[in-house]
Amino acid sequence: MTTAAVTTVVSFEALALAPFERVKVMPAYKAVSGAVEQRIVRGELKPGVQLPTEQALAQQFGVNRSTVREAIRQLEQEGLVERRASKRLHVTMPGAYDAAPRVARSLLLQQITFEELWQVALVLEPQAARLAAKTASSADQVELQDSVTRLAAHYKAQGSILSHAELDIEFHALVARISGNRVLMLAREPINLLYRPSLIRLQQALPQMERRNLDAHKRIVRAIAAGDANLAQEWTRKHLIDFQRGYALAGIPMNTPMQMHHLE
Amino acid sequence: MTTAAVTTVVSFEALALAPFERVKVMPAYKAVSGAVEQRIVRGELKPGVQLPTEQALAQQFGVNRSTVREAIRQLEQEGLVERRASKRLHVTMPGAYDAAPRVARSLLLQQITFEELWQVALVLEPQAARLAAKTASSADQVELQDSVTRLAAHYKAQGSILSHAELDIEFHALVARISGNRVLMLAREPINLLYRPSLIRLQQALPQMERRNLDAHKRIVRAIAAGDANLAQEWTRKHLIDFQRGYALAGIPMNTPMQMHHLE
DNA sequence: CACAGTTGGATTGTCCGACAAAGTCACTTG
DNA sequence: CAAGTGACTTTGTCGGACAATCCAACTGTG
Repeated sequence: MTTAAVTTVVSFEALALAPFERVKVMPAYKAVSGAVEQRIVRGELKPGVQLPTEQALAQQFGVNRSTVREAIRQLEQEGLVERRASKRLHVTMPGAYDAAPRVARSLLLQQITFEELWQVALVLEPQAARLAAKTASSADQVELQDSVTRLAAHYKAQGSILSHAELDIEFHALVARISGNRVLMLAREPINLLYRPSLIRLQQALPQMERRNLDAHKRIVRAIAAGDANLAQEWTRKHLIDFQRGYALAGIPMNTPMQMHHLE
Repeated sequence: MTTAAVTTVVSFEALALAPFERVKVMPAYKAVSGAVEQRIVRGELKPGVQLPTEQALAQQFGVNRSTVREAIRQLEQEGLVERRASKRLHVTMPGAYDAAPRVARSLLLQQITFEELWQVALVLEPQAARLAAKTASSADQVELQDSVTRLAAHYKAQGSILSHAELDIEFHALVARISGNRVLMLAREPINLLYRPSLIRLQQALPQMERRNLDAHKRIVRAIAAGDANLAQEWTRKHLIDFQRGYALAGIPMNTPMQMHHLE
């Protein structure tokens, strides 16, 4: 007996090769949230359907309700489930945009500069315009025309509630939506969120920019209406480069970290 | 007394104008997570520092430990805090990339097509190359050269472990990193995650593509090394268009929804 | 019979107390 | 001084409890 035991021990130590990796033990709450997540992601739980009650989930998973609640908090935060009016849990398709604020915050925490933001917008927005020119329906064209009209109205009567910057941003978001490319929409959303404060600041420093912006928007809309992808792309690009020039004119440096108060 | 009360009631009903909106009462767990989030976002809690224990937090906020735990789950999911080895909570700067998987999943749930993905990559990757050409240090150039060398080695000896696709993706990620533009890196990350399966599939269908890819990478590296931004951009663009052509050649449709198993 | 009001059960948000497992830290011992 | 030990702390999980709210069925009334 003893001999056998010793033998085992010795051979084990002699091996010394298989350095067992730390067995990964997941906390129960993570196991639960993971399990539900799986079911949602692979489509077994379709958006809109109600989840069982906390009690029921606790029973099914064989854990305590507190544990289930912690799991639910995670899923909630991920946008996979939400509490509707009824308080009951419903499965939801994580809205395309609800990751954007977190991405934007992450970017701010990393002290990104406006220049970095602009360099990405410089290629995304023209591509959006290009695609929009190919796919815009007549209803889309009306919407675009409306947007430009609102901007023109604002230009004439300075008293509007929405700032010029808001309308500008709205316009570009509209173009992106019309492009129909959801990857593009999602990619530009955090930029959308962060652009505004800089735009407002610039507009205040350079009021004369409004006229140029209005012109650019008009041309872009015309190009899209004509289905001229190249032209729409090119005008949007010029529009953005103009923006950079404005920054230089106003003497605002593009390569200093953006401030945190840009959020909220 | 009674009269006064009645008067009040009457005038209140007469008003009928101020339809008090439903008072928004936040659940305690959300209030707690929000409070901690604020402190982190505005820099009062710097990355790396330990948070108080759950007990202490519960006392400070005047809520139960269970409530604190639910709040912690949210913060954890958001990447604002994490449990280090010690099990204690530490503040972390939400890693640039840990939002990417969620974005990628959201895109898949929306049944995006590969075409949409490609249309965005078509402008982001060339821009990354352009910026990289302007900023690449000599160390960066060595890394790029290494990457190409590995790809060439794989081309000669088919037996490598990493697939051609992996190396391709790694290369583009490297270019993006060298560009130094964090917005760009973040914007392309979800695309990065989703690209791989398609790339592998295409590579299996068209083995002859490896040679063309290798050539393209070589040219891109050369352009970056020469600091020729336009050239680097243009070759990257061609590289991507070539990819599209490959898709057509292989007879794989670009505009059908991507499959869910692309994740994990 | 239709319909508004009531009532009782179900469900969530929160609290309290408890305990095992695992980590921490100071103290002891060779 | 290093290794080992043991008490203390902290987390993960459990069980139970209760007020507030929601839901659904029931009931009385016209």
